[in-house]
Amino acid sequence: MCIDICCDEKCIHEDIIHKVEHDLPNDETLYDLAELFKVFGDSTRVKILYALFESEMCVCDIAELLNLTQSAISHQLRVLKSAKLVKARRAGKTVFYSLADEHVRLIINQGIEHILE
Amino acid sequence: MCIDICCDEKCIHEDIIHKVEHDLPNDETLYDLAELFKVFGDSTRVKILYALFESEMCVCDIAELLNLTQSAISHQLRVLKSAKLVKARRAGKTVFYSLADEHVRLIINQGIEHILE
DNA sequence: CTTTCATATGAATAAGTGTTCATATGTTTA
DNA sequence: TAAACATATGAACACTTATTCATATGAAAG
Repeated sequence: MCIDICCDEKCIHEDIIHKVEHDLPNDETLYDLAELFKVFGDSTRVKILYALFESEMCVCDIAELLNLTQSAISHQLRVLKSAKLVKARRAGKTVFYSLADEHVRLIINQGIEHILE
Repeated sequence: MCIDICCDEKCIHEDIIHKVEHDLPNDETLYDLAELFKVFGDSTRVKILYALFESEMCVCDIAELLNLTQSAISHQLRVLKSAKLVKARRAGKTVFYSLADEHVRLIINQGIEHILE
């Protein structure tokens, strides 16, 4: 019942191979998924998201809070915005950023749960 | 009621600053969290995890399935194992890898949901 | 014990990324 | 209009990372 797809020994069933090939999302989706997680994969960006959990904030507030330059925060907010994790609202000279949706919180909480195991 | 922590204008309330500072996990946790998401932030690793959704697999099966070299897969499995996302089981010459727990599936599914919005 | 096979690993390279600095854009106020 | 301020952006740099190639390790079979 087993097939040999690579090694001498019979490793996994042919129907599993077909099932995986069928269920595997297309390359574009997988690429986008990795790109999304890449955005979460930087502690500065994670800190920014955590800060926005409480309230919307302007760029300089975040910079002050995290002890980083305004430029660094602005660059990272751009990345977060491109990934649709945060959204921006202009009020005069000031730009307020906030979480784009609740997925952000869910994903981060899942991550936290995994770490704390 | 507002304080000025950076700009001319009064941006956010002082109690929010205190709340954020209180709720923000410590630097080590935030670093670990970012490191975890970094692991998900590579399409090869995401593909490997997807394959393991169906069934445990040996290294050469995964390599064949994803059209990548055995070495590349082995290096990436090492990363996944360090992050405790997969576990290994030896059977003779063959090493079978499988998902370490269900968090993996949950995190990836949350990511997919965000993308498909 | 030697060969064979599956996997792991180290070094090298090419590509990607986060921060800083300098500066530009855009908005408000004098 | 000019000055002041918040934010955005481009270039440069140091640092990280994914893959490949060559080779080592570990296990089974002859």
